Parts: sequence; C-alpha cells; structure tokens
Amino acid sequence: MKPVHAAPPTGRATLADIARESGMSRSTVSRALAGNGYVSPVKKQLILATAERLGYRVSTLARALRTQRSMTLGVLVADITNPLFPAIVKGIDEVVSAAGYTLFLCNTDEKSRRQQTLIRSLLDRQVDGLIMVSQTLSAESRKLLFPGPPCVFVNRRPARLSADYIGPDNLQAIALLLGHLHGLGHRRIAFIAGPSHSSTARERKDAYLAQMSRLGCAVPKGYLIEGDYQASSGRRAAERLLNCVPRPSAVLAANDFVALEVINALNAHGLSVPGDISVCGFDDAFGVHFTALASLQAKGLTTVTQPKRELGQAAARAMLMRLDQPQTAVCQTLLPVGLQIRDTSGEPAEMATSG
Amino acid sequence: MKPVHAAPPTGRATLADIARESGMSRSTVSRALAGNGYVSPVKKQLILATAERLGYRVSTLARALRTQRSMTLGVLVADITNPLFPAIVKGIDEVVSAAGYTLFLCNTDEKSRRQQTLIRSLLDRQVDGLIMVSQTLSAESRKLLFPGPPCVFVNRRPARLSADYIGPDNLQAIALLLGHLHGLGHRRIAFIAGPSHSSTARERKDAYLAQMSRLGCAVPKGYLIEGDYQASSGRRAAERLLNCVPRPSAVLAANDFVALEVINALNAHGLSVPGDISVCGFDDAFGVHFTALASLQAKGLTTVTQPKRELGQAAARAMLMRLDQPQTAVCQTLLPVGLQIRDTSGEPAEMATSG
DNA sequence: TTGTAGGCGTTATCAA
DNA sequence: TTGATAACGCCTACAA
Repeated sequence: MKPVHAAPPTGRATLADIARESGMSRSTVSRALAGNGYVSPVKKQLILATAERLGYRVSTLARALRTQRSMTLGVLVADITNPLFPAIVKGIDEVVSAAGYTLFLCNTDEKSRRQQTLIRSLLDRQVDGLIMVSQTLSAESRKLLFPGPPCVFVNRRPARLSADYIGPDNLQAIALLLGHLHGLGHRRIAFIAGPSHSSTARERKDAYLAQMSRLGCAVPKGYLIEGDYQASSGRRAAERLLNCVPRPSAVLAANDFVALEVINALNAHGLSVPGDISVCGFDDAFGVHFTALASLQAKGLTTVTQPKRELGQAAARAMLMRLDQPQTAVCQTLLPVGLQIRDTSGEPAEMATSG
Repeated sequence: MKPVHAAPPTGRATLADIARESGMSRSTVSRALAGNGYVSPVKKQLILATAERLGYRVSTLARALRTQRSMTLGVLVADITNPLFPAIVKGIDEVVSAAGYTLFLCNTDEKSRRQQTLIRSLLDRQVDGLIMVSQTLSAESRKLLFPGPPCVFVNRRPARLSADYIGPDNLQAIALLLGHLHGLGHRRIAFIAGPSHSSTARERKDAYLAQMSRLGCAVPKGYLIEGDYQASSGRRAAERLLNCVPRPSAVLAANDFVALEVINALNAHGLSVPGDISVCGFDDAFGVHFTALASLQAKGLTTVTQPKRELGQAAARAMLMRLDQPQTAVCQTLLPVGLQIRDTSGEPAEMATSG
C-alpha cells in the first residue's frame, strides 16, 4: 500500500495527516494554518484543533523550498570572542528575530578563504540576506555576492561598491580623540593605524592626517605606523615610536588590544603612562569590565566607545527594509561614537613639570 | 510552453538545467555532483564542467527536504555578550563546521518563554541537533525536546534526565578554591551560590558544604546565600554577610560579576580586599583582559578558569558522535578546571596582624 | 552504468 | 469558499 519510493519518514504529522483526520483537503488546511486565503471559521477551528491534537509543526524547509524564502539570514564576523562582535550580533538578533528570522552565525577568522567558503555555504542554504560584520571582501567573495541576496555591511565597507552600510563615525571619533589630547597640550601625537585593507582603518588614518593638519600639528616621519589590530603590532609600533625624533607625547592606537600592549611596551622601557606618554585606544572593548574593575583600582584606558548594539540594530533594520523593498536607494548610516576619558591620557610631561 | 503553476523561479541553475545542457538525466547529474552512485569518468567530467559553466550551486534546502537531514545545528545560549559563551560557541563552531554543519545561534536571555519559542522555531527548521549552553530546561521545553533530535547539554544539565552532557568539574573547582583559602588560614568562608534552578549552581553549593565539612570548618547561619549570577546579587549578599557573627574572612562568589560587585560593596563599607576579606570569583570571565590590564596595574581577581573552548569542542564532538550513532550510551564528561590565583585572596586579617 | 519515476511537505493557481 | 493539481530542487529504489 505504502509507496515503495519512500524517503526516511519524518515521524511528524504533516498537512496531509491533518487533512485526512479532519476530512478536508491539504489546500484548505494549509490556508487555515498559514492564515492566508479564505477558510470558513468553523472549519478553521476544526483544523486548528486537529493540528494541535496531532502535535503538528510546520516544515520550514518545505515552505522555504516552495516560497523561495528561507527566513534565515547569514552573519559573518571575524572573531566572536572579540567583545566588539557579540554586542553587535546581539543588536542584530534582537531586531531580526522579532521579525521571524533566524541567524546563521559564522566565524571568518579574517581569512579570505574561509570567508569565501562560508558565503558559498550560506548561499547554498538560500539565506534571504547576509550581514557582514567587519569583513574585508575578497574579489572572489564579491563575485559570489553580486548578484545575490541583499547584503548589509557593518563597520567595514567594500571599496568601490555602493551597498547598504552601517558604521561608526570615524571622523568624529578621531576629532574627539585629537581634540581631547590637543586640549591637554599635546602636539606630537602618533597614530598606529589598522591594516590598510580595512576601510575603517583607512578612514581613521585619513581623518588623523586631516585633523592633525587642521590643528596645525606636524606629523613627523615615523609617527604614522600601520599595524594589524593585533596586540603584537602594538609592541612593534611602540619600539619604533621610541626611536622617533622628536618622541611623541601621545599615541593613538588602532584598538584597545593594541593600546594595552603599547602601554606594556612603554612600561618595559621605563616610561609611565600617562606621565611620560599618553595612550588612547579604540572600541572600548573592555567597557563593562573597566567599570566593574573600578573596585580593583584598575586604571582605565581612555578610548572611543562604539555604539555596538545600535550598529547591530541599525544593520538589521536596514536588512529588513531592503528585503521588503529591494529597489530603494542604498542607505549609508554613520552612528555617533563617544569619548571615554579615563586614566591613560594626561598632560604632556613638559607641561606637567613646567606647570 | 512553460507550466502555468510555477513558483517564483530561483534564477539559479538546477540539476535539470545541467541535465538538459549535457544531455543526461537528472539522476546521473545528481550522482556525479553528490559523488555517490556510479557514473562513468568521462560523463562525470562533462557534468562537472557544465555545472561549473552554469554556476550551479546545490540547494541545501531541497536536499534537506528530500534526505531529512538539514546539516544544521541549533545552539541556545543565555546571553552572547557574557564572555563565557562566545568562547564556548567558538569551540563548537570549530568542530561542527569542519563536519559541514552550520549553526543557528539563539539568545534565550534566561527567559523560559523565549527558550520555548526558540526551540520550537529550531525544530520547525528541522535542525539535526540542539546544543543547550547553560540552559535550565522548562517543563514545556522538555516536552518539545523529547522525543526529538539529539540534544547535548553544556554547563547546566537537566534534572532527572539522562542526556549527553559536558560540564566543568564543579567539585574540583570548589575543592581548589577552598583548598587555596584554607591553606592561607581561612576558616570562616562564606558562599554566594547561583540560582537553585541551575544544576551547576546546585552542584557547587553541595560541593561547598561537603568540602567545608571535610575541612572541619563550620558553616554558620547566613554564610550560604542564594544569588542569581547577576552583579546586583553580589551587593545584596555582601550587605548580609557583613551582619553575620562571626563575620566571614573570605567569600566565594557565584561568578566574576558577582565577585566584583561584592568587592565594590565591601570597599563602600570601608573594608579592603584582600586585607580585611578575601574574595574569589568563578569563570575567569575577564581572563585575557586581566592579563592585558596588567599594564594598568589592575589587581586581578582570584577565580576559577573554565576550559571554555574545550567545553564547546567536547560538546560538538559528542553531538557528531550521537548523530552518527544515535544508540550509543549517553556521555557525561567533566572537564578539569584551573585555579587562577591573583590579588583578591590573601591571609586572613587576624593572621596578618598577629603574624 | 544510466534512466525512469516518484515523493520529501509545502504553497499557489485555477476551476468548481 | 473549497479541492485537485502542479510545482519548488533534490535524491534514490528499481528497472533497463
């Protein structure tokens, strides 16, 4: 009786089961359960009751195959253990899960091979959209993505490509930092940039040069160093900065990890922070922790706070909007950042002694 | 010519397209691409080339519907912004993504309603398995899960239920902490437990009572307090402990957040740590950060380190094993923890002054 | 070794 | 308002 060509059975009740039990057709049952199309109230009641009784659960898979909408989104992050990213992912999740989407979360580890593989896998899974958090898009990845489902970029944006983008206001961030240091009396301010493949890093570097010039501060040879966001690059940069003539009185680091390692290196050379040199970070990666750690008399790092959760929420909203109306103009949003002044920035040594 | 009842077309090439282009049947194409079943080398070449030319990508959705295996896993965590969880998720991801699985990651926020909703949604998506990280299973969730796809529990385990479980060795953890404090001379040691619905919290509480008794230390009324893992419970607990007679000389907190807040409260009452009272945490939530922060002369919190990544990896391996062989005996693994002695634990005040 | 012929569970079209 | 029917894209038992 049973067909011979059967796939392994699910064990779950299906529309057909409900149809049989309630004596109606699958179409009617489908309409009743999905809530679209006409179905008489009395039959609807019966169908819902039967579904309940049989413990019916829809197969999102089958629905997705039929409707060509999976109600899933892919999220790529560089490294979920970097405190910056969970906060962003949480913001995304809050917004899209309320809209019925579920997230595939993937780690790229900053590897372009892995990025490619993951994008391919997500496309094979027919995600309705992709959110790329701090991803530098490789040429291959780009080919995979365009044409393709909607894609929203957070933090980093792809070069020469008009796409939805949500990021921090890097110009403001640098202006805040330099304004703070300049106000304290610093004129010799060095900058450890992020890797040049990162659009965020490039924007900050350009902003640094522009603002320094606006403030009338020279940028001597050696003051601008390219690092890679890793703590280790902080150590190398610090060594080089100590050999600069004149020696900088303040250093902006690409992020907080780098900043802490710079401080370590300076201490190792017998220099105190901020007594001899001020150091500022970026991201406020340890935000909550610094506050919590106040109890341990920790010094706090002066740094820029990113609106992490809001970045995620905005990206999610941009995605939902794009899914709803694919043809609207791309949105590019910059969110304001904050300056968190703590204990690693102070007056330059010459002023402190002379004043 | 085209059938009237067409669903919105994918736009992507399908097996049928390749079959037509290469002049073979869909089955042969399927066998060639999926790599199972026989197909002559020469035809296989042709098929692969055609697939390449047409930019063919498999539809994981269709495959999943047909094979009843989605190659996806669901992961539930309480709060992805708690540093403990990303590390565990990363461990899981490393292992399962190598095996071809993709993760749905969901935040429950410790809300049982949300836990239920998410489990339902993941089951609707036909995940092949579920990994529950630090989840207290509500009665409704339990009904949803059993019978159901394999489920592996990390950190917390469901009561009265034999299921795959990976967790830290809580008995060892408490023994390490109490051994450390006892060795320093402490006898009056209080314990701020986690919420009793958490199996981990219960295990630690029981271990505390057992070890204290083994060490011959009394546990006066008021020394054992139930908190909720939130920092705020640390403050409340500290207030109550200060009223205990005799006052404890050391406090074990449910986790690092609680521990820091206890220290804050003690400081607010003019007591120093560890001078007047020693305080220990749990989880090493700030692990990397404390190390990095060494440069800022932060005091470090004495705490228990969890093998976070390893917990994730072990859970993932347990899941893969279970998927491969559903009938084998459940595995329950305890991973060893470490004791990280830093600056918040020291000799009790009476010894320091008398010695 | 290859092709035929369903069917996985759903939705959508059309006719009744 | 309802039901028959055909897809969505893939896999697979069986026949050839």
